[in-house]
Amino acid sequence: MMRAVQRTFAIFDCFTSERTSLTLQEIADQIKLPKSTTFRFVQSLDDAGYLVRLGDQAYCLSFRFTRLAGLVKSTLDIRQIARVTMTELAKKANETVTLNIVSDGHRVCIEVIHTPSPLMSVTKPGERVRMSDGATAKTLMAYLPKKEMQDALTYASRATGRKRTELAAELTRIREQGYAVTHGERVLGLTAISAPIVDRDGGVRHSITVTGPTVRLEPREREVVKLVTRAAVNISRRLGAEVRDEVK
Amino acid sequence: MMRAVQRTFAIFDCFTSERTSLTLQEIADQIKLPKSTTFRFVQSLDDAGYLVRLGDQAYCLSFRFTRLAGLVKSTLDIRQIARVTMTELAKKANETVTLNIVSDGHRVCIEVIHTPSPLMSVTKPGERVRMSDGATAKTLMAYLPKKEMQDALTYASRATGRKRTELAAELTRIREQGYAVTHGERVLGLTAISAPIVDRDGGVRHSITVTGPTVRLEPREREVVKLVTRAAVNISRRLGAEVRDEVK
DNA sequence: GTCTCGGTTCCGAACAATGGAACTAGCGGT
DNA sequence: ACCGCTAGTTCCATTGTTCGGAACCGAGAC
Repeated sequence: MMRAVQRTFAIFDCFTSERTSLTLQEIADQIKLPKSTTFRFVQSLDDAGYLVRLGDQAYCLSFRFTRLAGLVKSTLDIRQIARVTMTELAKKANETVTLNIVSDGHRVCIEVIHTPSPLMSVTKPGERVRMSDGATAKTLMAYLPKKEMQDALTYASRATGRKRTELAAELTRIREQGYAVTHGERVLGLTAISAPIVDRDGGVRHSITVTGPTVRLEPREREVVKLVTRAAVNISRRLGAEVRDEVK
Repeated sequence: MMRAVQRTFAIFDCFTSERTSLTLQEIADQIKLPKSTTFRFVQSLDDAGYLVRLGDQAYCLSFRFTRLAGLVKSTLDIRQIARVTMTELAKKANETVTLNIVSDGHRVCIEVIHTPSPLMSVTKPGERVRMSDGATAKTLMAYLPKKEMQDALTYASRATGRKRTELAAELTRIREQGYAVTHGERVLGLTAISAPIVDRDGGVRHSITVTGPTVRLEPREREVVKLVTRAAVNISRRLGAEVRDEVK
């Protein structure tokens, strides 16, 4: 990624719902660049009319963004947005990738990218699976609203015969680490690595999952987790979610 | 203005209400850069999640813009947006700068920047002036909706005793050239140079004007016209108007 | 008066960005 | 099956854009 472009966007990202106007100094501190460098960028953004100077004391985003927002294809749905990222992920992971949603108390797959192989996980879009086990289901469950999560826990506990508290703890752990991994939990010999996709409103309604034979995936677990979480962040960003980078 | 930033925004500007998705080639053609260079930019914008790839065939703007649009201070009004640009213009032109609006059949000034001088044009915000003569009034008139323009013409014709057709021709000329200049039309010895500010919806409801003694402004007319029109474009952009650059 | 805190300008060095050319992949015509 | 076309992607040596430390302003507070 080009440095100048990256920096430009880093500046955009300084603005949040809490801080809709910032001084040069604040921006410089936030993006951790010298004032002179930041100044040149901010000046350029200002010249281009993407920023507005208020008095002499602050910059804020201009209505140019409102205009651009109006040009976003309103027909864009998550499947279109996710498809290319999923394809790339499938290639890198060399395994099947699915995009999932919770619908009517079930986990349903709305998109699949298969990576041909003599031994691979096979699914087809539309497939409904019970919400009790598997990394995908658990990821979706982990971010459910309070009440619905209780229902899901009750159901999962009954279906699997495991303690509610134990399941709940597992979900907490998933939220903390930002992904879920299961080995042979739903299908013998199958490993699934799943990460949540954040929506514009901050809610989670989708998850992206890599599924493949445990024999192949277990040794690469750490690597594939990185790929999946990164893909999830990519898609989330495109959906308009506010996702902070951990490291620069 | 930094080149990379400028190019980034040139890419954003390729998207219009008619063309909400574009191929790499189309973008390259539009911004007149080699494909390889364009590719690197588009790739960066894509990585950053500001663009979405549809299939393999097109890019479009992502919902990140929707999010950023939500962070635009909704309280931003044109006076705040225009103030800094006006101050700069006042400095460069070394004359009084006003921001004007049409209200209730009159031209009213909603903001002034004075540049102190022993001889200068003096106005105060809120001042209401009849809509018959002067560059500011004519600029505002020139972009009035059909019906209102007819009323304004009738009024101006009566007030000045000039032919309607003649006045109408003058307004047409103003629209063609994008600015208006008058020498001593409303006030003896006063020259005014005015340009329209375009709103997000493409309508014109404001004009920005430089006013000063004819003796000082007449010799600099060409130069000041440039300054005023440029300032008008700047403000229009910040308001979210779609303004095309004539030359790169 | 000076100190501080914002923004702005300067300038030589460094390396990010450049773009022409070559390569790949997919498609349609013959 | 082959060829040509189009659109996207990678490569690499060269260069000029960008970098950032330091110095400078200008306004307000003390």
